[in-house]
Parts: sequence; structure tokens; C-alpha cells
Amino acid sequence: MSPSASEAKVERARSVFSALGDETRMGLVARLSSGGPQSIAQLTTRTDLTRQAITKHLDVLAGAGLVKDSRRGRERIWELDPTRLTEAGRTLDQISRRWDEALDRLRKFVED
Amino acid sequence: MSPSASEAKVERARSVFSALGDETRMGLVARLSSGGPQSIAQLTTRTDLTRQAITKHLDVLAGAGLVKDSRRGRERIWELDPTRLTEAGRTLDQISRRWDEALDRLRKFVED
DNA sequence: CTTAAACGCAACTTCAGGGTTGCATTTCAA
DNA sequence: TTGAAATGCAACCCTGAAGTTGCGTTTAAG
Repeated sequence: MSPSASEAKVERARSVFSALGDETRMGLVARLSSGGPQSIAQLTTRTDLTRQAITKHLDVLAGAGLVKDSRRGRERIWELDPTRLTEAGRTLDQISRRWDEALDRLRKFVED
Repeated sequence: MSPSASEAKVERARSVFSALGDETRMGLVARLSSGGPQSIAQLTTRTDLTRQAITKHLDVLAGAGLVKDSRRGRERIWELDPTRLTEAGRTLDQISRRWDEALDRLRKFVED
């Protein structure tokens, strides 16, 4: 893989992490994950936040490619799109693997 | 696993995501991942930021359990600790898996 | 012993993110 | 047809994160 493609993947992962770093958004993802597609009004219940606040958070999640919306009458239905989620998880794996290799190189260097 | 333990794991993951959501910190992790343990002064080079700014970012990463430090003379050496990294990756997997199950339940429900 | 490197601490500034309020628009339902 | 539900849009507020500057402390090096 070319360096730029790898960096693009890291950048996408970073955008995912930035989106998931907020407690409210993490809760929304968890809710959509276990509860299935839901409208904004539904996602606002059992929350001490305003509908507009929830809308903003959903927009952020959409910007990171974590959720997608569709219209159903006057409602706007949001659902999870796990593609970026799994990709970000793999990126984490790659980073820790690269770290293990760096450790190996370090040990070899110290032994010399 | 008890619900509270699961929620604690999600909360730890969220703290990791919050730390990795920043571009500078993501760069620091990448640098430590491929370059091995380094001092603050080293990590500041090739950056348009101040040493104090880098120090703050490293403290945030340490707060999420992603890095650990040790002293070597007048230097402070930082290195990656991939434990939380892999744990957060597994949490992402679990969320997307839970989403797949929710989709299955939804299909069954629609078919009825 | 003296100088400079590497770092710690604290005060200060700036600005974007998270949140609200107010109002307009679309659509369902009786 | 008319009221209420669900949402969109925009202006506004406010706190904390990110960054800097200034100065003091420790330690290596000559």
C-alpha cells in the first residue's frame, strides 16, 4: 500500500475517533447499535439534551461516515453504518503491530 | 460479563478515542509506534508546536493509558503502551457485531 | 565551576465545540 | 381543514481544550 493511502486511512480513523470521543455520540452509536434504526425524536428521549443538540451530534457522526439517514414521511431515520467502525479497529491493530516490530528492532539494536 | 464491566470497557474505549481524535496526538502515537521510545525534545522536532504543547498532549495520552514515561537523566522518555489500543479495537468489533445482530432481528420482525 | 540542555510549573489568551432558544416548514391525523 | 408532531435553520452563549510566554529547576558536559 502506498504511504499516502495509509495516511488517508489513518486520517479516516482519526475522524472516527474524534466522533466517538464524545460521550453523547458514543451513547447514540450504542443505542443505534442495539436498538436499530431510529428517528431523531426517538433518539432524543431518555436524554437531558435538546433535539437540536442530538441533530448536531448525528451530523458529526455522519461526517465521520458512522451513520446514514433516510426519510420516512416527516421523520428522519438514522442507522449505523459499521464500515468505518471496523476499518478504524483494524487501523488500531496495525499501529500496535508496528509498535511490536519497533520493539523487536530496539532489542536487536541493544544486543549489538 | 456484567453490564457495569461492559460499560466500563466502553468508557475506557471512549477515553482512548477522545485522546486519538486529535491530529497532533495521533501523530505522536504514530511516531512512537514506528520510532520507538523518545524524549519530549525529540518528539517536538519536526513540529510547529512548543515543547509545552507536546507535553500537554503526552499527558492526555497518558491519561487514556496509551503511553507511559520513564526518566533517563534529565530526559523524560515516552513510549507506547498498546494494551488499551487493542482493547479499544475489540470494543469497536463488538459494537459492529451487535449491530449485525440487531439487523437480523429487524429482518425477522419485518418478515412476520 | 560554569554553561547550556531538558524539563516542570503556572498564568494567560484564543477559539471551536457543545448547547440552547426562537421561529419557519413539512407532514400526519382526526 | 386544522392542529400537532417532526424536523430545518440560524443566531447566540459559554466553557474548556489547545497553545503560548515567562521563569525556575535539575542535570549533563566541557
